[in-house]
Amino acid sequence: MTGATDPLLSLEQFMPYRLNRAAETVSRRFASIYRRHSGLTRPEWRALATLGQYGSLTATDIGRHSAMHKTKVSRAVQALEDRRWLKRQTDSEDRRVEHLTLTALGQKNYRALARLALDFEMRLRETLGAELFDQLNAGMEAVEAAYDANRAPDKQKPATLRSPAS
Amino acid sequence: MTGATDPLLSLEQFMPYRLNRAAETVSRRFASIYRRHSGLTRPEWRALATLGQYGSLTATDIGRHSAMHKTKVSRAVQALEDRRWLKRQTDSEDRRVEHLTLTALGQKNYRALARLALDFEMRLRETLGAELFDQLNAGMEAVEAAYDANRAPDKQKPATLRSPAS
DNA sequence: AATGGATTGTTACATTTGCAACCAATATAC
DNA sequence: GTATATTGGTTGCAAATGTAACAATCCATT
Repeated sequence: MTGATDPLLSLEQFMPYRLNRAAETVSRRFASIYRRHSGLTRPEWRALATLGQYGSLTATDIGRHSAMHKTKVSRAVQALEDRRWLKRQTDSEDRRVEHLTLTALGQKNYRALARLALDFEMRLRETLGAELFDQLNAGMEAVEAAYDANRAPDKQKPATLRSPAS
Repeated sequence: MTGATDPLLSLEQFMPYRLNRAAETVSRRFASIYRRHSGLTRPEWRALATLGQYGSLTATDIGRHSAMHKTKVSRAVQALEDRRWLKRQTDSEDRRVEHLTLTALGQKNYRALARLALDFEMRLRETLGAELFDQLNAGMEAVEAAYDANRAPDKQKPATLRSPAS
């Protein structure tokens, strides 16, 4: 009994698999840095970083921008609010939407964490070497571009995109 | 109140973030293919693919190889066994270890799914263009090489590597 | 203004996941 | 040989996540 047929597929070479592994590794490692420093979870860090970058956004904006589901965003925002790192401000014209902004405290922490992030990235770039780092970036740019075609710029109409069953 | 300080960090350019987004997108898309076709979950697919490639492995092997937590592996293996896609065979020398192999049925399904995978990859390569695709691959290769210390999340001896306090 | 349809954000529930405790078997120390 | 540590694998429980339902608000058509 050989047990093994021809290994039709080499998992190590398979793009989705590699992407996942690389992403997990890098992301986990970075997460452990800011978690130690601030205790933030990943969704919370993302929300913070998005807000820090854009100044004022609604929860939906954050979700769309960072590709997080709205419940995740909702909870992350809640957590950041509990820390007094952000404040909500109901829109005066449309009382459904809340504009989110970092408080002074939030900004202070954002700056510290952003520094950690840049630091991390710099070290990563050094480790990989500029050339490979840039190739990686170019590749991912392409992936995003390729699949972004199907993500409508402002609205997602799943109708045609999603699998019909389930 | 302006609300926005200088956006110290551009999330879209930030490597961990991009990696995650790219991986999620690609992986989700591929998952929807084999899920529709077979109903496998992601851990199950990974276990199957690993076994299909290597013929006979223990649960620990699968875990180490695919960077999955051992409970995840355990459950995935259980599920595949329930489908009669794999069988366990207790080692005669060490009765703790179980050697896992695909049944004929499992192999048949593996082949079908491997074809889907190769198909997917081929289309991806076409979409990105060979050059970018290869650059992406080279980049990820480098990431893996750089962080290889992080291989088996289960086996890690944290002492020197991990953060000292929680 | 009134009904129906979107849209924003939250909450309830089910599923998935990871950590820790656990059993069984082996290896090591005494 | 007996005690202790280690290892392969499973299970219980708690935390994280996604789906679906929801309340509140706005918009469109009538």
